[in-house]
Amino acid sequence: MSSFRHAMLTLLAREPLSGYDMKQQMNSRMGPFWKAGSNQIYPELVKMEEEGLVELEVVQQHDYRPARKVYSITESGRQELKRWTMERAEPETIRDEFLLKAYNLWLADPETMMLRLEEKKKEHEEKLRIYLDKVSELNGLLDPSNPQDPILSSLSVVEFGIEYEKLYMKWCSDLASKLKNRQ
Amino acid sequence: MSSFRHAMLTLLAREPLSGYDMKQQMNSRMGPFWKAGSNQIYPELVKMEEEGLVELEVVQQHDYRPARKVYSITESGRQELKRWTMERAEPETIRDEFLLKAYNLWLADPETMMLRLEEKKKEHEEKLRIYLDKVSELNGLLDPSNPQDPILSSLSVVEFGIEYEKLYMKWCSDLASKLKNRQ
DNA sequence: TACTTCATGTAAGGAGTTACATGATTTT
DNA sequence: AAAATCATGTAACTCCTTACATGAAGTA
Repeated sequence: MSSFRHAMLTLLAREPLSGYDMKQQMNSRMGPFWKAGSNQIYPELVKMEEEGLVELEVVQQHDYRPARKVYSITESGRQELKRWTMERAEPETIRDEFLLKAYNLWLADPETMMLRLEEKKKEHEEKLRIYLDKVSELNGLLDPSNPQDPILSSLSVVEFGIEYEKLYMKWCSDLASKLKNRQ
Repeated sequence: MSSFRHAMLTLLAREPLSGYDMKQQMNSRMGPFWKAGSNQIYPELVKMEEEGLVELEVVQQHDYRPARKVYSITESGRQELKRWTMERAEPETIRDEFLLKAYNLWLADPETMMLRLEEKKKEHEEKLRIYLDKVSELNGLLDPSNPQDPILSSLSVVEFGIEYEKLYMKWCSDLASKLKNRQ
């Protein structure tokens, strides 16, 4: 059920990782598509190992450091991920705090809201930049002879992100100029 | 802190409502921008009344029905909503289950995924239709002489929704045709 | 000197979902 | 005859966030 554990399987289907690595990847590679804290990751990995979805190899490091616990997906985990991937996804709710604030634009000071729109636009401009860099990076890693290269799937998702950021930026600009004309 | 109670104040800033009305509006008027269940709404309204953000008028109805509890925003509630609206909003995470599934496209059956993409596209086509209807409805309610009409803010948010649905549909089509060409 | 990185985790609490309960009336 | 509508709520549970804890090494 929970898509959090499927997000973890998603990462492990591509390469073995430690819990620490997964946290890093969720907050960078998967970009802001999925995030998680260590409190969710570590206990969930223990459960997933008990259920045979992943397996564990403990790698010793320097003495002063906790051993790295590197998890790999099992055949059963891969099957489960494939099954879940092909299942219908429920419709999502956007639930964006800034949009909720925009719904209250009429009762706020126009000058402040102009500022907020500019800040938001810059924030999404920055995300766009990151995604564009990621596309170049992924294109470099792409194996053009393999039509089932996971990189192709990564690219599709990042491309969604790029269009989304562009849309958000345009919406901010348009709304800001409407606000200006209203004054 | 919690934006759930601000979502409720957002609705009450426009008109007095019962908890039941709010649930309806969150699942229609605010469209899929914010959702909530009765378990969240009723206890939160009690707290908000204690804190003086809203006030309550009990309206008797037929005997066989529970009395309608109609809540209005207070001056203090309106101030708080205004303050919150003008505050910076934190960056959001998209967290869309279907995008996560698309990230796993490489390990799934192309035929099934083509079907899923078509279904998703239809789902967003339906949402787009609803938003377009809402725009017509809102344009009818608009008072062109009032530059601070709340309807203008509603329109901006719905317009975001429209562009978002169009983007989603286009992404589904594009990905489906890439999948086709790969086969 | 202070902050960040690596690498594991725990604790506490708030946010959100799904299901249940009441009960006459109205619609299918 | 069955289901939806109005209108309130409660219970149980999962999901998610924030903060805390360890502790040496490397970087600013």
